[in-house]
Amino acid sequence: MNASEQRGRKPRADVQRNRAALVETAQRHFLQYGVGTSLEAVAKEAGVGPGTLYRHFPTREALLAAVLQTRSEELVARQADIEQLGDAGEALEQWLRAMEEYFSAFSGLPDPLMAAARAQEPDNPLTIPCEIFITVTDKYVAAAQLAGHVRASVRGYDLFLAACSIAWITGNGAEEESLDRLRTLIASGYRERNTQA
Amino acid sequence: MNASEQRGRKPRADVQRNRAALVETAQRHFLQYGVGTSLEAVAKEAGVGPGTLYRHFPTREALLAAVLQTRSEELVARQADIEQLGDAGEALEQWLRAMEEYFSAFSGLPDPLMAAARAQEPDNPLTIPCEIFITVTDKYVAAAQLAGHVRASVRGYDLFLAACSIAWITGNGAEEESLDRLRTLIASGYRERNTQA
DNA sequence: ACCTGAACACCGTTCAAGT
DNA sequence: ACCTGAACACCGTTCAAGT
Repeated sequence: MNASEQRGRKPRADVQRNRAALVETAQRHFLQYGVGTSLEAVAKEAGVGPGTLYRHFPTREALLAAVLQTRSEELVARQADIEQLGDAGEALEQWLRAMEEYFSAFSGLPDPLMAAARAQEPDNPLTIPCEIFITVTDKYVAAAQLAGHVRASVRGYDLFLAACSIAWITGNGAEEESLDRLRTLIASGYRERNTQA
Repeated sequence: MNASEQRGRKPRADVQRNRAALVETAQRHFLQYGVGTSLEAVAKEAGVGPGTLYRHFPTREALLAAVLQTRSEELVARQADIEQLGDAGEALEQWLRAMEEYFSAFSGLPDPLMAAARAQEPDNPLTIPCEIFITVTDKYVAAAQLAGHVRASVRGYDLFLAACSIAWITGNGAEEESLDRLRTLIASGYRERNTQA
C-alpha cells in the first residue's frame, strides 16, 4: 500500500516493478539464508537503493508478510483438499501439517510469528495472518471434537503453538525421524482416548 | 582454558579478574537483552577491550557456556531433590520443569542449544552440556517407564526437544496459562494410559 | 603472556538531493 | 511521487603495538 494506491489510482509502473522485484528477491534470500538475511543485500540484488526498500516495507516484518502472502495460495489450496476429507480427525492432522510446512518455509520464521501472535500490536503486519491461523485451527479442532476424535480440553491455540514449535525445531535442523516422534507424542496428547475402538 | 592453565600453572591475577568480570557482565546482559546482546557492550562494561573478550571466549557460544556453567549448581541441587522422590513419574516431570526453567534463563538460549544438540561438532562448547541433558533425561524416562508411568515408545531426546520448545515459547513471551496448557498436552502424550487406576 | 584499542567490514536506517 | 545513494550509527572481529 503506497500513496497512489491509497487514492485509488494505478501505481506507477516502476513502483510496481520495484515492489515485485523486492518481494521476489526477498523470498529467495529468506529461503537461502533465513529471515535474518541482510536487507541491504536484498535491495542491491533487486536493483534498488536501500531507501526504496524501506519506503515499500518499513520493517522486516512488512517485507516478510508480503513474501508470505505470495505463498498463501498454496495453503488455500491445501484447505480446499482438506475440506473434502470425511474424517474430521484426519482433517485436523492434515491442517496441522500444512501449518508446520508453511511455518518451516524460512529458517527463523517461527520467531516473528510467535511474537505477532502474542502481542496484539495492530501495526505488526503478521498479526492478522496469525489470528487467521488460530481461528482456522479452532475450527478444525471443534469439528474433530464433535466427531469424538479430540479431547474437549484442547484449544486451537495450543495446537498452533505446537505447530510453531515443530517448525522451530525443523528450522534448527532436526532429523525427520525426531520430528515424527514428537508429532506422534503431541498427537497422543490431543487425541481422545478411544473408549474401545 | 588459557595457556597458563594448559600448563598447569596458576593464571595471572588480572586474567582471572578479567574472565570473572566478563562472565558476570555477560550473565547480566544475557538476562536483560537475550543471548544476542552486543558483545562489544559486554566487554566495555566489564572494563576490557574487545580483543580480551575474544581471547577468553573465541565465540559467543563459548561465553554462553561459561555463563551457563555458573548456573548449573542450582540444577545439580534440583537433581538431588528429585532423587529423593519416591515416584518415578513425578521425578520425570520435575526434571522436565527444571530443564525448561534452565533453558528459559535467557531469551534466545534454546536456539544455540538446539544447534549444539543437533550437530555433533566437538568444537561447540554447548555440545557436551546438551549430551548430558539428554542422557539424564533418558535416565528419568527409563525409570518412569519401569514404573509403568510412561509409554514405552518415548525417548529422552523427545522430551528434551519438548523442553526446548517450551523454553522457546517462554522466551517469546507466551502467557503462563498457554504454557501450562501445552505442558498438559505433552504430558498426556508421553504418559501411559492407565489401565484403570 | 596478556591486554589495548585502532582498524576494517558489514549492516540497518535516515534523509537531502535528484528525476 | 518516487528513487538514489551518501551518511551515520552500531557491531563483530582481527591484529599490530604495547606492557
